[in-house]
Amino acid sequence: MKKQNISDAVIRRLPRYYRHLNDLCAKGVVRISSHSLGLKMDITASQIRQDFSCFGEFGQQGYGYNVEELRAEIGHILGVDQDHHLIVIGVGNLGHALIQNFRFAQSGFTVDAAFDVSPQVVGTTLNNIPVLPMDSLEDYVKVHKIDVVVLTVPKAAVQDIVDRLTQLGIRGFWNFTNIELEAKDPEVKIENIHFSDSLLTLSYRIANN
Amino acid sequence: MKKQNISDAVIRRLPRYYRHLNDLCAKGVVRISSHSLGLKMDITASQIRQDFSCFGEFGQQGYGYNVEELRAEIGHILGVDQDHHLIVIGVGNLGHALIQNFRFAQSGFTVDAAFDVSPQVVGTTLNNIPVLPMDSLEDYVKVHKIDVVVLTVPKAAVQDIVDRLTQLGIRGFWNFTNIELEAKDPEVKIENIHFSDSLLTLSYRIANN
DNA sequence: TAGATTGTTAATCGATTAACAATC
DNA sequence: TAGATTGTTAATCGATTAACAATC
Repeated sequence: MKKQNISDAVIRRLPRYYRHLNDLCAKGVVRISSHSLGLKMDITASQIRQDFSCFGEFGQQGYGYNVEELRAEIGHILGVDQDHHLIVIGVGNLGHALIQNFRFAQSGFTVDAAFDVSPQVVGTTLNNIPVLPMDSLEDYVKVHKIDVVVLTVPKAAVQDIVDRLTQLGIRGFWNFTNIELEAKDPEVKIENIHFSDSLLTLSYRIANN
Repeated sequence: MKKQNISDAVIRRLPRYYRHLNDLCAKGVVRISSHSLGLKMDITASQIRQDFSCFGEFGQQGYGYNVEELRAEIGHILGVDQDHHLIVIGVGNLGHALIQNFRFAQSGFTVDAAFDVSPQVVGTTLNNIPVLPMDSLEDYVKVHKIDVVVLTVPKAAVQDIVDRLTQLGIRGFWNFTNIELEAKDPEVKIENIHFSDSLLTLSYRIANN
């Protein structure tokens, strides 16, 4: 293993490997070669071996990879075994949908709480998650160890929230608003779900052949 | 203009350009150089000029780009002026959230209808969009010109829906389920929103410095 | 053992950046 | 005119693919 710099492209492929390996596990497949995994995922065997070799030696010559083992390794690299904790800010339709439907636990996350300004939802629970008032956000973050904050608030509110929480030591944001957040500190990681960028990409593709 | 092959990387940047140009328009900025746009977007001026030059000559030496004009050009390339029509399949929490909150019109899309199996929602309207029974989906698609189908159904149902709609001529799918859809026909474009891939990428980044 | 398949090095390909003549 | 900035060609950089010795 040569611990090189891991490129963004490689990182983006890891969750996809993990997803396919989960599939294979569920199907009871015991071993797989880079060649057949490549066929399934529509990438070259070379790339698969290169990608894995960034992190270690997970295979065996003449055999391939043990699916269960490889799945565990990649899960470990992604941190799914780390019991990360997160909170959701903004319990509108989207925040609601995430809390109700998204399988956070599958990615190793526990949802500790949700926050909102509306008196109508504050005090209720969603999927056993308490909805707390926005006022109490900073105090809450001071006493609980929170790894990631999910941003499902109106976009006007979001940069200010990020600035304040960054100062309190939050290092991960999952942003669903349609703006480009700024994180001064390079330690702070922001991952965006830009619905409109995605739809516009599709729009381009159907418009141009 | 040299009409070369447009790489995936370029296409992915277009919506981001469009977003920033909308910002600039809203702020009343009249002209911008590749250099200052680059500063704002944190990419090189070279890349910006290269990207735009794939599609035409939108600037003027010594001046830069007219913001309003460039915005219109890129909007046109993305197809936002094409009045695309879409339907939403699956009106659970997420489908509901999209119909209620997402500004489809901003990307040039009109939502014509939603479909669901549940008698509880069929017959209602959401944001003036009628919710129709799944049974009527194929008949509906045969008589209405639909460009994109939004997939917010449980993942067990989704590949079958895609296969059937592909046969009826649908060429664009916006997939929110956590599976890798297969489109035999290369004309069929599938754009995925993989929440869990995104969250796992964030997980990796906070776990590894 | 022979066949299969790895991990890794080298070759290729493509994308990003730099440079600069053209020109507003 | 002089300064600024484009569009484009050339140079660089990085990512993907191919090849192959090592070995299970």
